[in-house]
Amino acid sequence: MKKIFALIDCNSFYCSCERVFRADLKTKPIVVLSNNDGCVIARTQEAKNMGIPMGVPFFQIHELYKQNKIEVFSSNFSLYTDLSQRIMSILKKECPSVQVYSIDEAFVELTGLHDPLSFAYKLKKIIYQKVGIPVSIGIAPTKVLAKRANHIAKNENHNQGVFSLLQNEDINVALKQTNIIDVWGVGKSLGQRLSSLKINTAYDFKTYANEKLIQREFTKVGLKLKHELMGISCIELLDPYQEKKEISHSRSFGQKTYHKKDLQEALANFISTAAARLRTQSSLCTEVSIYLKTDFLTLYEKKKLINATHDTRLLIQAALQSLEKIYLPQKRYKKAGVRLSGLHSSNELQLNFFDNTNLLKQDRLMQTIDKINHLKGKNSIQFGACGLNNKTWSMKQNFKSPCYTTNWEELPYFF
DNA sequence: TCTGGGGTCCTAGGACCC
DNA sequence: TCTGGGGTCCTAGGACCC
Repeated sequence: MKKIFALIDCNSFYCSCERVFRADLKTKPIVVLSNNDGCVIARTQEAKNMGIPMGVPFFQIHELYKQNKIEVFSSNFSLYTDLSQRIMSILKKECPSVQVYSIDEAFVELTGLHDPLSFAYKLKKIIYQKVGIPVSIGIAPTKVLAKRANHIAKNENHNQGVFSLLQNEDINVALKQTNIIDVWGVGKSLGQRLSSLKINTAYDFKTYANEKLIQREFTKVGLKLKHELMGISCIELLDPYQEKKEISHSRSFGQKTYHKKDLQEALANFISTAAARLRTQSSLCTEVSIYLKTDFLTLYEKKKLINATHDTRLLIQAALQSLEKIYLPQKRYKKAGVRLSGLHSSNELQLNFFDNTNLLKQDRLMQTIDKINHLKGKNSIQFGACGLNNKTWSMKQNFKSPCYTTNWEELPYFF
């Protein structure tokens, strides 16, 4: 049976989240800034129409903000994550198989469904009614084509946010109008190399490109893309519950710093966050990497652990030992990060550790910490190495909206 | 003065072994 | 003047995504 995929994608997701609790902003141009209020990472249609590009540094549009022509928000990920989860649970309830692809996108499989188009309209309506976020839906026989259909749904008003590319003629028309660089999976480098072979549209790639040549020049990645464009599905729905293979956490600092103590604190904080994520997927890790960045150089160190662990204390210890190795005084650091890799399931490895009586104790301590932080809010309890408040390195967030849905102190109330 | 963060997948090439 | 071949495993780094 021919497969049918749908891609559900939230429109200007972060901006739409800000609008849910601010009816006064319904038609106002909004932008949301990256961590540290560095650059624009989301824009409403109104802001796009004003010519504000994606990724532009905030200082370049500061004038518009001062003149009150745009509304500006720092990113508020607790809010976005919570609204995202509400949308995803609707999808899981309504559709047989769902792959959450990112915070604002999910693929669902609708193979065998009699009328996928009306189903999609219904889905869109439910999501808007229950969560207040507008979505666009693209329907097609492969994921790459569904991505394309979604783009058309979003950008051509008369489609009312839903578009299907199931008939061959429709697919060909759409692909002829699609620049090769706009195909999902074709980035800058691949795009340039394809253009140099006179493959300029998605249709060229689908129709004319010689398979042997594609395999040789662009490996199986390229070949898969071509097949997907031809309507042959070869990128399956992934298991949404699959465990992460590595976990990283990093931040640019609000203020650059020379001090080792700041770096120690930052790394301890990053490890705490990453380790908590490690434990939510019941994994242990065997490698801890850290890196530090100045304007001109990146310092990197990876440390292997003798025993796999999820104990924040051991991981902090490893990170701080690595810091001692690579820290250079007199340098001005702007960013640091950690990565936990070599992950294993904790069930898988614990058998090897029967002789380690400390393991149970560690486990209970970590569980208790996670529980307290879950109940009382993030960082309610943390290790001394993480330092106290007023961290000079912590990030700038000058325009943050309240955590309307995840913090009792910040619930919205209406007069 | 000010330009993010968190992932995955794939490949080339080195190390090592027989 | 000549210096094997085949295999596996691991890792760094590129490319891409949102």
